[in-house]
Formats: sequence, structure tokens, C-alpha cells
Amino acid sequence: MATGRTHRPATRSRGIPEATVARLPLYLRALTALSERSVPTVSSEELAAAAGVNSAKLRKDFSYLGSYGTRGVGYDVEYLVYQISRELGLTQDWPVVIVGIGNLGAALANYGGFASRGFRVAALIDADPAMAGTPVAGMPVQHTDDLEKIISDNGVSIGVISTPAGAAQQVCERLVAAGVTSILNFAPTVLSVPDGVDVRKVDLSIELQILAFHEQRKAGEEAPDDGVVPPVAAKQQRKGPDGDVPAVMPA
Amino acid sequence: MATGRTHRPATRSRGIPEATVARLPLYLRALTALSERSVPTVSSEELAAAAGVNSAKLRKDFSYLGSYGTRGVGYDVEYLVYQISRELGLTQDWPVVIVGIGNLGAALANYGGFASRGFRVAALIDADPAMAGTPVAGMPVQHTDDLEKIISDNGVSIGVISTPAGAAQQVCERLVAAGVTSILNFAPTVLSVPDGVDVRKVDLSIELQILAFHEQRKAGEEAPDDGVVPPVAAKQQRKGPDGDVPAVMPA
DNA sequence: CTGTGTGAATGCATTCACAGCG
DNA sequence: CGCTGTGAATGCATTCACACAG
Repeated sequence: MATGRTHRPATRSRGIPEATVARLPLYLRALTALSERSVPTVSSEELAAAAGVNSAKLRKDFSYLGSYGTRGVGYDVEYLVYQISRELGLTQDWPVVIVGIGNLGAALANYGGFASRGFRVAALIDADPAMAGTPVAGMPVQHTDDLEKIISDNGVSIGVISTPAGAAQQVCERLVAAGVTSILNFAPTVLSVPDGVDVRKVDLSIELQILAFHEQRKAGEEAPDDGVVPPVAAKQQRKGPDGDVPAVMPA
Repeated sequence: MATGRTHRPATRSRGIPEATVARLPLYLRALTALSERSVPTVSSEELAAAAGVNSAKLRKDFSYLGSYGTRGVGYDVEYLVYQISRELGLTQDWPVVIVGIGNLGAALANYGGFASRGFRVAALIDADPAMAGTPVAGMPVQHTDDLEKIISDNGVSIGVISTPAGAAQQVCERLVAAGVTSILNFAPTVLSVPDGVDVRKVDLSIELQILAFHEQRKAGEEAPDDGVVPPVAAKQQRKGPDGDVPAVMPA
């Protein structure tokens, strides 16, 4: 997951649980694929398999949106595509700006998955004036100085931050001050934002670290200890050798 | 957040809840920053703020690792860095391969956050033979034909997939067959893998869609309806106009 | 007297299992 | 009769609040 928001209590939104909202895009993707193959209807079982969840969860999720299925039959693909799109707000066009056009920012600018889902890259912004010369993904790279003007001229409410960590908080503040209320953060920093602004973060190295955790366990516990924690010990035992603590973290 | 695994029941790992594991990298990042500023100790309150969580959660999380704090004082920064690194398996070196060297794959290859946390990019792999000519991030791009050999020669157990969606499942199967047991998937597809293989996915457009959902709500509900669902209606009312369903999804 | 560590309480999310619609 | 929609049951995660270690 690279999922995660900062701030804001888990107020469920218009009755739809966060966990469900996070899965709607998955369903939408699976449905879009079915739609392209002209499949007219689909059962919860089939769709769940395509989306990688179990069918009970899917039916529960859909029940929050309304009664869109037909008992004994399944769901109408086109209709569901429309309903979920509408629920997610994808029936409108969302202009976004990408700030920080390094390797990652450029990759994002070129990423087709945005445009195909109602997100339009309205501008690319970078602090390096030298970048203004060469266009990225067919667009000019504009200078950070004009950030506020770009935001308001284009009515942007969603910003993507792919700057180095050090610049992210300041960029974030300028975006918010200029009117952005949703931020997708790729910089490895915790952003602090005022109430009413949503932040989601994607941290590439965090995902790998989580994998490493599980990977380590696979290697270690070939002989199952039955999962039970040793009665005492284990709680007392550790607690600083108090001298040999190595500076293990690489750089 | 782009978090999420496919398959495998939520068996908590060695007594540490998944939700806690997912936060350990955040704590580690905050601690590393403190360590670099030579801060010797930190309270749960301070560290929580730096990591963007609340202090009760942080203390509970740490309690799963052991008793590493000192009451009335706080936590020893260096010691915690070491313990969390060890818990996450970052005290060892993890060779990874990146398959699919497009814009995103290249950005990942250049991403500094991997190397600095014990992940070593052992090889870049792409299906396009033309890519073999020009190195990316100072490394040669190798051809998919050699995938199996590269995996076993380098003892790779973690693979990153940044191919187009269409190629992902097949690449995944070859990685798994060659011995990879953890996969970080950037392709917008559900991967199916055998038991014992972990998959985490990062889907850029999903994150934006979740933001759009909340953004839409902000725009709509300026006059608060008190959050209560209208008594009846709302459940019955929708259900297909059954004719005017537009093909709304943009291409 | 400060701040950790943790039982107990609360609140979500997932899963079960089945009534009942089409 | 098949498959949706949903109450009820279960299982996690978060939060509270406080005993007690240093």
C-alpha cells in the first residue's frame, strides 16, 4: 500500500467507507476491461475474481452505492461502469499539475493512466529554469515562480508533488495557498496541511521495506514454532546491549 | 496509498500486525532524520509528530517489537533505528530486479531511496532488444530472455514489475518460476500468484481517483445535510433509468 | 512527576450465512 | 433456483486512560 492519508479523522464520506472507496477504482478497472470485450453482465463472483477480492466484500461494497444488481443474474457492466465513475467523480475533468519534473515527474507526465481516467495534466512545474527549454511529454516545463498563477488560471484543485523531499513541504504550502485541496505526494516526507486538504502518499521504498519484512520471515522460519510467543523471556531479554549498538542504517 | 496485497490471509507476521509493519518504515525514516541531526533521544509524542501519526498508536506499535523505551525519558534514537532496521530485514542486502524499463522503470532505476535502504538494483530487464544499447542509471539493460539466469545468478528474491499491463502477468509468472517470492507491481493489473508469494501494488491512477472522490464531495456538500441518510428514497430511487445510460468512461 | 507500556473500550472492516427477489 | 443484498458475527486496528517504572 502505498496508501495513506495525513490528518482528517476517518469520517466516512457520504456513508461510503474509506476501504470501499479505495476499492472502487479496482472494480472500475475490471469493469472497463469487461466493457471493452463487450461483456454485458457479470456476477459478483466473476467480477470479484477479476478485481482480486472476494465476492462477499464486493457485494457489500456495492451495497453502499445502491442496489445496482439483478438477483439471479448479476450486474450490468455498462451501468456499473457509469455509476462507479460518477461516484468517484470521474465524469468530470480534473486538471492536475505535476511539480518536480525529475525522472519520476517525467514518468508521471508520460503516464497514460491519468488521461484515460479524466485526469488532465494541465501543467508541469519545476524549480530548475534550465528545464524550460526541453518539453516533457509534449508539454513545456514551467517555472515554480509562476505556480500560483498556473493553479488559478487552470482551476487546478489536485496537485502531484514529485520533488526531492527537501522541497516538498514548501511546494505543498504554495499549492494549498493557491487553492489546491488534494495532494498526491511522492516525496518521502510527511506533509502537514490544514484541515480540509487531503493528502495521499506513495512511497516507493516503503513498499519494498514491507516486502523485505515478509521476505525475511520466509527465510527465517522454515521450522514453524507454532506461532506462539515464548512465555516470558522475549519481553525482558532485549533492551540495549548498551554499547555495541552499530550504526547499521546505510547512509 | 497505494498499499494492498493480493492473496494470503491476513496472518499477522510473528505477532506484529500488518498495520504496524506498514508504519515501521515511516518511523524509521523519521528516526534516521533525527539521527542525522545527532538527536540522542526522542519522546513518543515528538516522534509521532515527525512520522505523522498519533503517539498512542506509535507506542502501541513499538510495544509489539519489545520494550525499547525508557519511562520518563523516551526512546534512544540510534538504538531504535537499529531495532527497526533489523525487524524490517534491512540489515541485510536485498538484490532486486526491475522488469520493464520504460519511463517509470527508468525512474525507479534512478531512485535513490532504494539503495539507501539496503536494496540493490541487481539488474534492469526489458523485452525490447534495442534498449540493450543505452545504459540506464549507469547499468546495462538486459533482455527478458535472460531473466531466469539473472534471477538465479544474483540470488534475487524481490522483483519490481513496471511493464505495461498486458505483459505483467507473464513476467510475474517467470519471476516466480525463477525463484522470486516478493513482487512490487506497478502495472495496472491484478497479478495472480501461488501461495507463499507476496505481491504489493502501487497504482498511480488509483490514488488520484481516491482523491477525486473526496474532492468531488468537498465541492458538492457545502451545506451540510448533517450526514444523516434521507429516511427512505436514496435506496429505491436510483436503479437504472434503463436506456439513457451513457458510455461515460473516457476511452 | 514524566512519559512508556498496556489492558480495556470502541469503532471499522471483513466474513458468514441466508432471506428473498427476479 | 441462482445470485444479490444485508443483518449478524467475528476479527483487526485505533484510541483511551492509567498503573507504574525510572
